[in-house]
Order: sequence, then C-alpha cells, then structure tokens
Amino acid sequence: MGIETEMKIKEAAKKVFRSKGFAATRTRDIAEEAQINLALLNYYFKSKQQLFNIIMMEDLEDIFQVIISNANDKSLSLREKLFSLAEKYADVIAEKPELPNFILSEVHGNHEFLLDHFGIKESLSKSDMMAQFFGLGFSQEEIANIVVNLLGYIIFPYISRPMYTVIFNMDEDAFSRFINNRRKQIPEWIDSLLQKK
Amino acid sequence: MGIETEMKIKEAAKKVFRSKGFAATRTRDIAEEAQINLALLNYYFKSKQQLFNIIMMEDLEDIFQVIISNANDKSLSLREKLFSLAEKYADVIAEKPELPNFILSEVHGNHEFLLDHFGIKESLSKSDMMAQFFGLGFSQEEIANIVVNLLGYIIFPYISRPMYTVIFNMDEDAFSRFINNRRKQIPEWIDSLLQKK
DNA sequence: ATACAATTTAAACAAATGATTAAGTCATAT
DNA sequence: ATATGACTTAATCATTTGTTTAAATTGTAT
Repeated sequence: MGIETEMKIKEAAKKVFRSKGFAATRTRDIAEEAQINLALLNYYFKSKQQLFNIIMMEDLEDIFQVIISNANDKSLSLREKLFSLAEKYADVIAEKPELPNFILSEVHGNHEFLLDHFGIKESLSKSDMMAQFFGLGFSQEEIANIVVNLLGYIIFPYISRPMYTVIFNMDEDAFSRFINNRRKQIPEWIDSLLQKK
Repeated sequence: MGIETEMKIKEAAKKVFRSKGFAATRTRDIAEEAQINLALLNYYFKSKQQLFNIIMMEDLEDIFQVIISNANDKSLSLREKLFSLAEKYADVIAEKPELPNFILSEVHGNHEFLLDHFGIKESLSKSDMMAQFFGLGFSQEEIANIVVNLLGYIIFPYISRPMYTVIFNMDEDAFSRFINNRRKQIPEWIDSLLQKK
C-alpha cells in the first residue's frame, strides 16, 4: 500500500538524515534503511532535497511548538512557564537525542528554513510570557539571556556530549544518569537567573 | 615556493571546511578558495580526508589547550581559574566563531578524533583544578555540571545563533553587542554555580 | 649553461551518486 | 474477466567528485 511505503521512507530518511546530515546522506542509504527500491524515493518525494525539507520542517515544528504553546499558557506564572518549558523540552529531546545536533548543524548557514515558516517571531513577541517578562521589568536583552541559558542547560549537554564523555569518561548509562540528575538541578538554575528582579 | 602554497591550501581548507563541513565540501571548493590547481591539493596533502584530519587536529588542539593550561595554573584559585577559563575561551571563539559548530558537528559520531590524541583526560583528571574542586567537596557529577554550564554559557549562543537571531530579530551588530554584554554576566553565573559550597 | 629535483598545470579516469525510464505487478472498479 | 490506474522494480543515465597521470615549468646546485 502506497501510504505505508511513503511512511517507511520518511521514517528511514529521518533516521539517516539525523545521524549523518544532508550532505553525507546518500539516497541509497535511505532506500536500504527503508528496505525499498531506490526509485521509490523519487516516486514519492520528488528529490533528496524535497524529502529533506519535509523532515526538517516537521522537526522544526516539533521544536517550536513546545515553546509557543508554553509561552501562551495563561494559567502559568512566568516562573512556572519556564519550569514547564524546561521539562517539556527535556522530554522532547530525551526522546529524540539527535535532534539538537541535526537541526543546529543543518540550519547553520541555511537561515531560509527559519524564515517565518512558523511565524515564530510574531507568536513569541506577542506571547503571554513576553508580557510577563516585561511586566517584571526585564529588558529584551535580559530575556534573551535567560532563554538562551535555559535552552542551553537542556540542549548543550547533548551537543557537546562527545567532548565531555571523553573528558569525564562517561558511558551510555553514565550519560543517562547525568542527564536525569541535571534535570532536577535546572529549576534552581532558572531561579538564579530570575533572582535579580 | 612550496611551503607558501601548502599554507594557502590549508588556510583555504580551514575556511571552507569550517563553513560547510567535511561532506558538503568539495576539493574543488578548496582549490578555488586557495586559487590553486586542484591537483596541488593531492600533491601536498594526500587526500581530502588527510587535509581535513590535519585541520581538525589543529582546531581541537586550540580548543583543548586553553582548558588544560588554565586548569594547571597553580597561581589561581578555583574561582579565578573558572573566570579566567571563561575569558580565554570567549576570546578564542570570538576570533573564530565557526569553530564550535564545526567541531561539534564533525565530532558527532566520529569519536576517533578525540581518542586521547591529546591525553586530555589524564591531563585534566590530574590537574590542579580538579584537586581544588575535590578539595571543596564537589562530586565528579557536580564538577561535570559546572564545566558543561560554563562552556555552554560561552559556546551555546554561537551554536544556536540562527535560531534566536530569528526569534529575537538580531542582526550582526546586535549579536556582537549581545555576546559582549553576556561576557560581563558570566562571572555572576559561575558564582551561582559555586555558591552551594 | 646544464642537469636534476621540486613544483605546477591541464587533462583524464574511475567511482559514486541523484535521478529517470520503461517495463512490469498489483489492486480495484466496472 | 478485464481495463485502468496506482505502485514497484531493474536497469541505465548524466553529472559530480576525489584522485591520478603525464607533461610542462621553475628553482637550484654544480
């Protein structure tokens, strides 16, 4: 059945693209991973580039959706929003650990992917979270610092994993424990960032 | 003169590899950037891969050298060491802003590059800094968290730059100002991390 | 000046790779 | 049962790309 094949290809492409990146991925890699004939890739998706674009868009959507929906949850205080954002983000990434490296590597120099396909800028600048930030007297720059640090707490360990797993001699399990223990610390660090006001 | 040509190629390769990564870089790109005949690349450096390895090793050396030399400067307290590390690191990266993305992307899945070519693990575990950490009662895991956060404060903004320059609408100048202002904040954040003890 | 080695060039090669083609196969509606 | 269209396959194409080759040029020691 066609739709199943299409999904098989997309799932395989996700796996291969995320692990090797666009340039290093050969369409034959994807075909083999999906156990389909090479020509099917071009039958269902016009080209390697188109297939890649679809996957990148979906991954970006996953990432941005967490931020936007959280930033507009009016039932939460600013502090609660940030805590919740950290937890949801950590969940998403724990589930797909290759996502940060993949997105950040591929987007580097390809800003087109970000150009308001999601209206992220508007959604966010008009969000409840921003209003709360400004209401508490934070400047645009202070907000940027807090957001960058918050996301860094969660994402950076994954990105830099090879470096410090060598430095600190961590195996797979040790890394998991490290990440899980870190999650408990993040709220403290967020509070430190908010403390000034 | 041979040595000049060799340097021209290496500099061009650095530029192109850092901006596009190994897989997306064509040897012809490098030749054009260096304004040399394509065959010279293979004459001076056996292959694309060898040229890449040399550059990667040099870049890693630059990165690790800062950490190791700082960690063994016995004239500094732990707090001073971390402050100094942050400053030196920020300097290195401000000078070569593509370095973080390049190294982290390429090392991802290629752990071989890190495998004790530098003895980084030993140098660091026996360093004065580690002794100071342990002397103050920090656990291995607490140390890892501090180091990861410290490096993240400096590196993560560069890596995630495309994401939040879109979100926060930053141009080139705004980004520079942001980075420079951040540098002044980092000592405070480091103190927060150390505060527990 | 001459010979010899180092350097540089233009051209070509071989393999890899994204994409297409044309001939099948299968499911489904009539 | 058959025709139609969706799906699948094997084979092939055209281009890109890393590398090599052989000839030409340049520099240098004698």
